[in-house]
Amino acid sequence: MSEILPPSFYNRSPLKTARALLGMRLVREGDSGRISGRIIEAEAYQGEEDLACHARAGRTARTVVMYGPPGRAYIYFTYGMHWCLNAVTGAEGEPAAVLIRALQPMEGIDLIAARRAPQPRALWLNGPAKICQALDINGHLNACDLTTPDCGLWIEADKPVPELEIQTSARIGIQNVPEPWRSIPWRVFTSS
DNA sequence: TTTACGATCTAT
DNA sequence: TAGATCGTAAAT
Repeated sequence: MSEILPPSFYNRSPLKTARALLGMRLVREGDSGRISGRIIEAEAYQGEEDLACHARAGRTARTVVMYGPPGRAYIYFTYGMHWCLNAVTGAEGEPAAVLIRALQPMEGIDLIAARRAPQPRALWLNGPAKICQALDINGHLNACDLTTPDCGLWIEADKPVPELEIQTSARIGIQNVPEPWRSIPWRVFTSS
């Protein structure tokens, strides 16, 4: 049994948190059973100045969770059909979060396969909305605490990805965002 | 009240 | 390369 990452893990910049989250294990436990996967891709979103961040609109009903304490889930609905999961980072009052973009399947393979059918294994968890579909994550988990097992969603310590194995790029899906935000290398991922 | 569009995914 | 599909935020 691994340890659940504590609030202090998230109480730093989203970029540092995103790097540290690579290799950690996202766990979902519910009526259907336990599903988990190793985080292999994430993106940092930081502050009202970051024009790719939802907090660019300021504190609203949607973004209020990002202004809250670190270690909570910020889950938003987009494109009329998809949910995406973030971990809130930084001190309370500072809007920042890490988008969980891809996992390597670890536990609950049968359940993942059923929910992601008929896609091949390589396409099961390689996108933020795919993760939420496979792990049954949606709006009712918004603002839940990822540092306790209470709501059935948390992140456990596992083997960190060495710095040398971390790759970076611009964030995905923000084509209409002005520079420098469009190109800033706040996406981190690993191929190992 | 209306409009435009989005931190996406899938099939074509 | 386009269609699905609707909440959010800004414009009217």
